[in-house]
Amino acid sequence: MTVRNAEIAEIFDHMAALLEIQGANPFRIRAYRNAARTVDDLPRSLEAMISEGEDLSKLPDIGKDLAGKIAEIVDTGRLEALEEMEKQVPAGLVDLTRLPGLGAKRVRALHDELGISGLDELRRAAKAGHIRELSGFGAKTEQRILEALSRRAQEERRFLLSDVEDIADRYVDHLKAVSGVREVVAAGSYRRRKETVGDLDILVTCKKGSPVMERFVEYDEVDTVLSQGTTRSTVVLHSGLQVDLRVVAQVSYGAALYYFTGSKAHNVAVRTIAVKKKLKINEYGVFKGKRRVAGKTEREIFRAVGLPYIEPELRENRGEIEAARKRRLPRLVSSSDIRGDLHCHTEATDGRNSLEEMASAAKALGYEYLAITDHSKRVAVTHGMDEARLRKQLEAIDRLNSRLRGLRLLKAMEVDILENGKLDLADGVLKDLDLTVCAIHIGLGIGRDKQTERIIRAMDNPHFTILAHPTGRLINQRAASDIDMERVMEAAVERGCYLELNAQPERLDLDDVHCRMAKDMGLKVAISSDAHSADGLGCLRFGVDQGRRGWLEAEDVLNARSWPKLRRLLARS
DNA sequence: GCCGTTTTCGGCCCGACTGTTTTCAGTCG
Repeated sequence: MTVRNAEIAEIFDHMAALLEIQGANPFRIRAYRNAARTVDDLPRSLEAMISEGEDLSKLPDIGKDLAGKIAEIVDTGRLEALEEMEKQVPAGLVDLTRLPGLGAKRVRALHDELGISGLDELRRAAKAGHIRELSGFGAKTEQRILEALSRRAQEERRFLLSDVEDIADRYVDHLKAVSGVREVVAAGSYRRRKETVGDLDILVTCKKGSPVMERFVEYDEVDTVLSQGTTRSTVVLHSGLQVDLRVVAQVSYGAALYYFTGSKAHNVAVRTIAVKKKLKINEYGVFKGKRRVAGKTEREIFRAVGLPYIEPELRENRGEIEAARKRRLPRLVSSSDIRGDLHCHTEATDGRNSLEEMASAAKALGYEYLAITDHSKRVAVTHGMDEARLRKQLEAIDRLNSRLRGLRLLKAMEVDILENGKLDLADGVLKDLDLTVCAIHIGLGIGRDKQTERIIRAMDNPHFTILAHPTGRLINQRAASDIDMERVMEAAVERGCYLELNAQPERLDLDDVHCRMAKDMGLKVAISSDAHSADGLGCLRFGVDQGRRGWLEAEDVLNARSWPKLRRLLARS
C-alpha cells in the first residue's frame, strides 16, 4: 500500500478542523496545519524517507508526536487519533466551516443549539428561520448562509496564474486612472507567482479623499460586493475571482506591500524574528514602541529585522529566511537570462506557424537558438512525423539556417516514449538531431513502478536528451502521473540527461517543489515554452516564474547558456 | 503540538470588517 504525502497532509488538516470545532488549544490546531503544509511541500515521499530510516522529527513543524502519527499512517493507512475524534465530532461539521462567514465557533453553536451536523440540515434550518433566533446570529447572517449554500454549487477553484494576469492588468489600469491614486500593485500569491491564484490582492496608495474605493466596487467586471470599508474592500468578479483592495498611506507602502504579498507562513516567521528584536511588524510599518522605524519600501522592512531583501517568489517559509540569515539566498534566474527555447511546434504537426515564422518570432525575443520539436508518429492526432517526414524537415532547417543571421534553429524532435520504454523513432535519424525532447502522451496511468521503469529505460537510449513535461499533469484537469521522481532525477544525472520545466500555464511541469529538488540533486532544468504558435513562445516567462519559486539560478537552467556551451552539455559521452 | 541567542517550560503575529451588539466576538487574510 502506498500513502502519498498529500493524503497525510489532508489527514492533518482534517484533524485541525475537528480540533477547532471541539474548541481545542488554538496553538495545537495551528501545529497540525503547519505540519500539513510542511508535508505537502516535501519533494520526497514520507514513505520513502521512513523506509530509509530518516528522522522525520527533524523536519520543520514536525515533532516527536507528529512523526509518530506519520509513521502510523504510512504503516496502517489509518490514524487512530483521527478515528477517535470522528466519533466525537460529526464529519459534516467540517464542511460547514468551509462556508464563508461560518467558523468553528458558530458551527459548534449550530450543532449544540439546533442539532445541525451537515449542509442539508443547515439549509433547512436557515429556510425555516431558526438560525436568526440563536444568540450571536441574526437575519443577515441567516441570509448570507443561504447565499453561500447556493453559491457552493459552483465549486470553489483556483485560477491559473496566466488567467489572473489578464484580469489583474485590467483592474490595475482601471484603478490607476482614478484621481488621487499614486501606486497600484497586485500583491498576494499573484506577486509570488504561484501557479494558481485563489484570490487577487490589490494594494493602493492615494491622496486623502480619493474616490478609489468607490471606483473599485463600481468596476464593470464586479458581480458582488462582499464588504466595503475605508481601507479594505472585497468583491467577486463575474469570472468568479475574488479581489481584495487595501488602501494605505504612502509612508506605509513598503510595509503593506510586504504584508499583503505574504505568504502568511513567511510573514509569521519574519514577525517572530522581529518580536525577538523588540520590534512589531504590521501593514503600516515596523515599530519600536510607538515609533515607526521602517515602512516606505520593502527593503527597509527587511533591513529593520536584519535580513537582506528576499524575492517575492521565495517567500513561502521553505528555508528562505534561514538562507537570508546566512547570506546564501540564490540569485534567481530571470527572463533576461534565457538564451533560447528548446521546445516548440510548427504546422508540420499540431503547431500553427511555419518554420520561418517561428524563427522570426524567436529572433524578435532576442534568442540565439530555437529547437524545433514537432511530434513523432505515435501521437497520430497531432499528425506526428515518421522518419521520412522528419528527414525532410531537417533539410528545410538546414536551408533556413544557411539564410538566418543571429538565430540558429536546432534540429530536434518531441519523441514519444513508448509503453515498453523504447523511443518512437529509429536511432538512425535520432543520431542526426541536436537534441531530443522525450515525452509520455499515452499510458499516463500505468502505475508508479512501471512508469518509473519506462522513463528510465528510455533514458538508456543515448539519443535521449530532455524529459518533457515529466508528470503530464494539467492543472485543475489531470493529476500528475505517479512516478518516483527521485529515481528519475538520479537516473537523469547518471546518464547526462535533463528534465524540462514546461512553461505552458496549465502544465508548469516540473513544479516549483520539483525544481528545488532537481537543483539540490545537481540536475539542470530546461525551461521551455512548448509553443504551438509564434505568439506562444512568450509564455516561457511563466516557466521562469516557477523556476524562481524553485530557487533556480541561471546556472541551473540549461537554456540560460549560449549555444556552444549548451552543445557541450547536450553531448552524452 | 512545536520550539529554543527567552532552551525542556511558556510562549506561540496582527489588524479590518461585519453583524449583533451596547462594547465586542467571530471570521478572515
